Amino acid sequence: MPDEPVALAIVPGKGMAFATPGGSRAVQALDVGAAIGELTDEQPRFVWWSARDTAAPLIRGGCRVQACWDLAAVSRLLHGGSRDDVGAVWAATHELSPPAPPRGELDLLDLDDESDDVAVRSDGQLSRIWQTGGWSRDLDTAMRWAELALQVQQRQHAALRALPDPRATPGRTPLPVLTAYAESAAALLAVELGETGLPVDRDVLSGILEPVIGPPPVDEAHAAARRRARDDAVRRHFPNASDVDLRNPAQVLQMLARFGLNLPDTRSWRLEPHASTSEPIAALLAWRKAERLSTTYGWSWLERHVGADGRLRGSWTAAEGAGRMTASAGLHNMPAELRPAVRAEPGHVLVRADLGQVEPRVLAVVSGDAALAQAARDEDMYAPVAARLGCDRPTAKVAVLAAMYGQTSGTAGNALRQMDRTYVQAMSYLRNAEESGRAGTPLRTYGGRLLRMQPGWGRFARNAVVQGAAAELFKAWAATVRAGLPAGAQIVLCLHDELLVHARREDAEAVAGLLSDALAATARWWAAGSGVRFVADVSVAESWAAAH
DNA sequence: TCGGTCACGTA
DNA sequence: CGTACGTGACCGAG
Repeated sequence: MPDEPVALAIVPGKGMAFATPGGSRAVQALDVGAAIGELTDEQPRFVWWSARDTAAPLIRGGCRVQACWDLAAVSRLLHGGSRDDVGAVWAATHELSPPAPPRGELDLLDLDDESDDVAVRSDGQLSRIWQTGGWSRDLDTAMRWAELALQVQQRQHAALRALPDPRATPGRTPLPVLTAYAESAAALLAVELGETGLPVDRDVLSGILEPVIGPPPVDEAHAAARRRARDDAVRRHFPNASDVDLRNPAQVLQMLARFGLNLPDTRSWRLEPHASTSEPIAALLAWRKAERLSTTYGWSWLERHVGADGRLRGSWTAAEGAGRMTASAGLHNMPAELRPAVRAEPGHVLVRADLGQVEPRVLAVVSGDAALAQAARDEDMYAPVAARLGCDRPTAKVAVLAAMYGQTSGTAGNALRQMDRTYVQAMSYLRNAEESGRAGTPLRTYGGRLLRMQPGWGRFARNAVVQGAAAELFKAWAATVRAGLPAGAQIVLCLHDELLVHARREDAEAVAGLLSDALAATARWWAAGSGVRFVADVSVAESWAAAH
């Protein structure tokens, strides 16, 4: 693995600057992507302030980055919170209070203390002129910028090494450093995913949408008329309902009451039980479904987010909340009924892999619970858990999930008490997390992510230590997959425990093998010494739906 | 124009 | 059983 860090700063149209522990240099180049490719056969680990700023020109230049260190991503890992602008990253590594968030325009007051040539102010904070692009004046200032990045990287590296390595069998490289590698790769992947997009077949998508929401409206009046017609089809089922606004829950509640149905709210799971016996309720539920499709995933959504090249693009973040990746443009909550429209391009296939029972397996690793780890050697870990608890498999599953998510109602009560006796270490790990959350004390995930807490966040904390660690494993897996993909293959979707790869048809088997092998390789270091097995279901198909 | 609430899709 | 997230429509305050 290329571990030698080389900080990189790119000045578009002029060239780029490199800083290494051994010294700095600058290279004049018009096309930075091509120039990077020519620099060296063996790529270093590139250090940059953030992939979002630095990697985009490389990606567009066709350069395939192998390894990186993303100062913004690692700063959030180390220090928590959401600030990852350059000024905040600098302040966090130097134990300074966070500067005012960057605004669009520089305020004259900010510049009191600054000149173009001074990167670090007398108060130790990073120059706001430099933060907002002043560093790119010429290749000399860019070189200084790369040197500052390298300094921050070295401080981050030291801070990560000072964190505990929680593995049963610690390795040569501490787990928090490995997490930093994976989080950096995920930040790069997030930029790449935003550029690449998810392949969608417009005709298939239209074929799914049209029977439910009608053809694309020609103008606003047309759209309004169709909306009214859809609404009337529901309202005529109910007494005195011709003026009811179906989009207003309060009015729907009243409408249902006049109809003789008194409910605390109008959520569909509450209406569902009445659908089989009541035509009006069934109509209302069908309306809801069509309305959701029409407003959130309808023609305007397609227009806004699907490009002329048939790619659905959103913006991706590498770590939100407990540390999961997020995506906009509906990429993470696309209804299952639309998935047949996610299709490989001609000559290509989609290779899908999803992790099985990942959260309970992760709990076994992070808590160091030997008994739960023993269960996690099984392909289906709920079966051995059920055997130990003396209950059936569905009860065991509910008990394990209730433990991880903080149950409130007593349905799993009996099995939970049994869990307390059987999986002492796992249960106390979760209880300790919940205690921290309730007290508002920050926590760290297994991989080292700082989770800041507000007093009262008990259930959030209980879940975050598992969900966050699972996200770390997932990103390490995704990074390994990304690094091993053949030319022409791309990760096109990350969905918490699922990876979707678009690949040439002739590479399908190789990519499927890669997805499995990468998981085994990742688990070997991530879960070292635990004995926990991680399993992935891998399939190859033309469409996302068919790969299930 | 803004934040809060309801509702609902995914994991 | 519960947590997380993003989206869109509505409400009421400003």
